[in-house]
Amino acid sequence: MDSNSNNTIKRKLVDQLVQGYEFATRLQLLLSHQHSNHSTDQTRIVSGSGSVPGDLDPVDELLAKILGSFHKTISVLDSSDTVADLSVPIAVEGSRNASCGDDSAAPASCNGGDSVDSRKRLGVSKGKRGCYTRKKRSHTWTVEARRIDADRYAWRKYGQKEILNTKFPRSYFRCTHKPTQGCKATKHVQKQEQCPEMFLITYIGHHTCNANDQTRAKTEPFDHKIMDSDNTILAETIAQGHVNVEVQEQEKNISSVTVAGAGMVKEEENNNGDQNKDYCEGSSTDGDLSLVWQDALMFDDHQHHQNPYYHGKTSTIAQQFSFIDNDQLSSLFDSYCA
DNA sequence: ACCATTTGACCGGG
DNA sequence: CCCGGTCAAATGGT
Repeated sequence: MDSNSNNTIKRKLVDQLVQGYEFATRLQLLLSHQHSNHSTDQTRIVSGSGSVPGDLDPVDELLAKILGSFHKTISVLDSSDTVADLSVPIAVEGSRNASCGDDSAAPASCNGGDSVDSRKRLGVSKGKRGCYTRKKRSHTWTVEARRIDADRYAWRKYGQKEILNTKFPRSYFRCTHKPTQGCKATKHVQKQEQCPEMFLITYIGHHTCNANDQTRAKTEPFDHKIMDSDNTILAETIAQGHVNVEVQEQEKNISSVTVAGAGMVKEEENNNGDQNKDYCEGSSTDGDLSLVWQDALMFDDHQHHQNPYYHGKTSTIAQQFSFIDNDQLSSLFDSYCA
């Protein structure tokens, strides 16, 4: 194929799509803002990546569809030299095989299926620890933010590590919905040395869970701009808090720019006791079921002490925006810069 | 009692 | 072998 002309066309298409997507997103935000004036307590869906819970009103639904279309189209364009069919989900390359690490039965090989329920004492069943298949590389991108809950997803911390030559430990989070939906998204967060109030948040993979739809962002009027020079995207959101997040493309990816207005403590709520069971259906029905956020100020210097996490109640809620699914945009920019 | 976090062990890539 | 990433028992909070 003539890769040159191909690229040009692709580029133009992508250009248009990105624009369209952005407009749609803005529209959505505007509308949602209006909405929020009416119904104050409901969180709204933001980027409907296709699946729309039946709870939405027509406008939301329509917007979700529009966004979904852009999303899919972009992803198709993006993911392809070979045009795939539109049913291609959000899943993009990185997460295909290599990422089997989590959702597929990867660990099984280690466990040998002995899912020991009874907790054994340390030392007895050491063998299983750290047993996993390492992901090769899914999409990653890094965000610099003042708040670590700079996104609208619910995360659960699963580890923390001292990193060589760094003052602050790195914390590892995975999507809360991993057990229930097999969502592969993870992130790690590290306090910046030079600027301790800033966190470097690296996202790995994208969310495949849909539970967040209901609880996603509460949209607010905002204004963002994207600059795709140098593989660096700068987004500014003017929400209620001054936020300024810088997203750096790393390894070809990016773009969800998320901002945390004022919130910092998120808490996962187990509305009905077992989040592990099947809450996910609830996401569409249980009104709020909000993913409660749990990230916290754990990175404060005293994290080793007693309650680095604030468990009580979520006092403030992070606000953020995403214009497009990270993977899509990312590779999209990738093709731009290429 | 349940659940999220902590923390040390383990694994695999470089 | 080192180091980053993940697992899972233990711990602590609610």
